[in-house]
Formats: sequence, structure tokens, C-alpha cells
Amino acid sequence: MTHLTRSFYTKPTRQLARDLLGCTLVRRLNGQRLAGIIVEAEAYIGEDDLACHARVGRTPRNAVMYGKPGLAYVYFTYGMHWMLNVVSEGEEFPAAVLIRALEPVEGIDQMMQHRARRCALIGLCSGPAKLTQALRIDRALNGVDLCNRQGDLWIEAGDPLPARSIQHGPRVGLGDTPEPWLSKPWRFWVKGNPFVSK
DNA sequence: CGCCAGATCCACT
DNA sequence: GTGGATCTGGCGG
Repeated sequence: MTHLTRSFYTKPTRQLARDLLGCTLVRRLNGQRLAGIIVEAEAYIGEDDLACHARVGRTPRNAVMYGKPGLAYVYFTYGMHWMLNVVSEGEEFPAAVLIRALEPVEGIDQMMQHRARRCALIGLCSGPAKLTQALRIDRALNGVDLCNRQGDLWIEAGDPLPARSIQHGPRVGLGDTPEPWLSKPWRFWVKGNPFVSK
């Protein structure tokens, strides 16, 4: 297993979202590996996508999305939650993949302790804010390069998934985002995997 | 079970 | 001042 490289991330966002399924997200914390297989992800694509943070143009908050593919875009929301995204496409085009759920693999006891509430394995990383809590991902990791071999956050390749085991549907939590963006089937998940958020 | 409100704070208007 | 790419517990059916 080794770090995915820049070329893996330099592709259309929906393709990247599909390709990330089955890969392993790894967090190095105090010399320990915390890791899980990505089983759910969503695409947010450009300034035209009215569900994407870049819909208002470039701001200090969303600037990382305009950067190199393979950067981590980590933002704070709802007054208490951190979200992890992987920047996609190409430099200056603002797009990213939201990591929504992991199947926990390594450092499970440690991840359990990081969660504010006691929870079962099935609910440990089954949501975008749950997994950042479990892996201790916050503002300190915003803008880090997932391709950096010296870094504390990266992604490793997994066994390729057959197309038939990938399902897709509308994105979650978009509130009153107008159509057609509200219904764009830009959420992808591993069919039948119990660690998916919904 | 499903539905709903409260938590909590920062970026942008 | 407003509202959000969420989570959780409480309440009603």
C-alpha cells in the first residue's frame, strides 16, 4: 500500500468520487495509524453547482478548492462539525469530493475514544462529521497535501470495485438548494455496505 | 420506528 | 443578523 499520487486526483470530480470508494483513508496520530475504507462520497463541482461552497466565488474559506488536486479541504459547519473533502479536477477549478463514511479498519479502539458519545462499530465513521471526529481531523489539516509522504493524512489504493457494486443518488443535507442541483445524483456509495451513512 | 428541535460558532451578507 | 455538505436525544405513533 502506498500513497495515491497527484494524477489519481486530477480527474473529473464524479469519477474521483467513484474511484475513491474502496480506497483507505489513513490518519497518522501520535505515531499510530487510524484508518478506514471509504464507502461513501459526494461530488461538489464548480461555481455553477449551487450546493458547492464555491457558488459564491472564491473566498478565504473555500480557497483550498481552487488549489491543486489532492489537497484536503477541511471546513467547519453547524457550529460544531468538521468536514473532510478531497480537492479534484485541476488547479483554479473549484471542486472536491466530500468523504461521507468509512468502514473502520485500523486503530478502532482509539477512534472510539475520540468520539464524544459512546457508539457501536457500525456508527463509528458512518457520517461526515463522525469520521472527522474519530480520526481527529480539524482545521489543522485544512490545505494539507494528501500526496505528501511526510504528512499526517493520506489515501492508499484499494482493490478496484466492480461498477455493479457502486450505487449513486442525490446528495444529502442540501436544504433549500434549488433544482436541478438538489437532485443531481452526485452521491456514491458501496452497494450493501453497512457502514454507509444512510 | 420517524420526526423534530437544540446544540454552537464562524463565514459571509 | 442569518444559516449551514450534521448529529443526537426526546417524544409521539
